[in-house]
Amino acid sequence: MVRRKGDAHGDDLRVALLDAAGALLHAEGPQALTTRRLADAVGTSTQAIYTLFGGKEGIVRAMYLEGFDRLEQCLADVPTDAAPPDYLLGLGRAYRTAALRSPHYYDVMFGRPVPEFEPRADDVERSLATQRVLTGGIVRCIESGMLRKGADPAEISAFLWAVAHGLVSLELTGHLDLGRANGDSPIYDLYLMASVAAWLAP
Amino acid sequence: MVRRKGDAHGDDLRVALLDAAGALLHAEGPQALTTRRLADAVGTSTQAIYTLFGGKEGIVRAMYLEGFDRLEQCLADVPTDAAPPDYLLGLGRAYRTAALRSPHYYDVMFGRPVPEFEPRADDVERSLATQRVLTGGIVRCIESGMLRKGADPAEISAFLWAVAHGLVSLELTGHLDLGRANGDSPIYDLYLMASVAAWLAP
DNA sequence: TGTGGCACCATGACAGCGTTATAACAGGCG
DNA sequence: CGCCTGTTATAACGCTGTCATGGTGCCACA
Repeated sequence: MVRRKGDAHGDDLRVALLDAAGALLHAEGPQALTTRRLADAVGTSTQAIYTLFGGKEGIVRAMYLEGFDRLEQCLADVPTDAAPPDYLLGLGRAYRTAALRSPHYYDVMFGRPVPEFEPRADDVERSLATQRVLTGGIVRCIESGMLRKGADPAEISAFLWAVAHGLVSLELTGHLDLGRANGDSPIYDLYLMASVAAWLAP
Repeated sequence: MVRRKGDAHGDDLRVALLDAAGALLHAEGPQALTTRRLADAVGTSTQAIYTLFGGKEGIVRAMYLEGFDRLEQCLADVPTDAAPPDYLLGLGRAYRTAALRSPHYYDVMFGRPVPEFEPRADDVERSLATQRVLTGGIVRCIESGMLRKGADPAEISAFLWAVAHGLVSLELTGHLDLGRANGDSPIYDLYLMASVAAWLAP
């Protein structure tokens, strides 16, 4: 096809490809995310994927980074004026909600659904920024007296993240049933609170 | 090639293919696990994969099931004559050790490294049998008085599994550093014990 | 001991994949 | 207007999983 004046170029095409990739991943799973289908979806050729992203790997990397952007936004949207225990619960619920809402993005972030893409050190670095939101919440809980003074916020934060990740990950792969898949789950809440029991102020 | 008298058939070939698949996965990762390379590795043709396993998916399914066999064996090998806290710690450590020792098997069980294979309900059922070993350990801890009488063993067991899985999963994907990757990790042990704090007997 | 039938595997082909060399095109600049 | 640069369409390459075909060894049965 001949390139016409009104065709999408540069950033427009880049965004269109990313959107189409997300839609394809969400609608039909990783199997459907092929360079040809992606190019057809936005009316271009596979070559555009190479000039704009350097290959299929580049598109998935962009989705990986965007996934953390979205997750971080979800965590940041939790109202900070709640009492510390509720705020902590809110963060944990937001994590699960974000994962269940777009499981394929979660898969790209923590699974390896597209073998071509493997996160590099600088990609993983992006995830640490997201964790800092959680660490901030822990700091608040310590300052408010809910958690023990002298506890290490990073240590608790890493653990809480692993707990939420473990629960959600097993739930998504069908290895664990937390009940009420699309809403709040009492047992999930219970687990979240149990995971900080060891650091509760006496 | 003409089939000769000494060639591997049936079960022999089946085992050889499974071994080669494990070796290939371990040595070069999921990318290297192709039907042609697998067939070449054991000196047969790709057709054998279809008569014996029904396709590439079938081989990965067999590895999924064997992965749980191995994990269950590792958990069962933990000496049961230790004091309950140490026994629980032993189970958690065994889980991590098994995962770090053969991360690609772990990947097949809880990740989706080979898009062709997606565990079905009866595959997931196999994982529940493994969890029962852990539940048995929790029961012992309750009976011994370490954990609160009246606590639900299944509830604690599911949580403990999710904790171990979350920690190990994040560690394997590079999102979490637990230190001393190939040996015991003090922070991992701390997390394990913290995760049952809410159920400790008063 | 022969022999027919059958389960199994080697061969080769097919469609589809990611990737890339080539060439044509649009837009910016002199 | 005419060249130059960057981008894209086209077509091909080697690879993948899969399967139709056909030949082969093994087992049951006479």
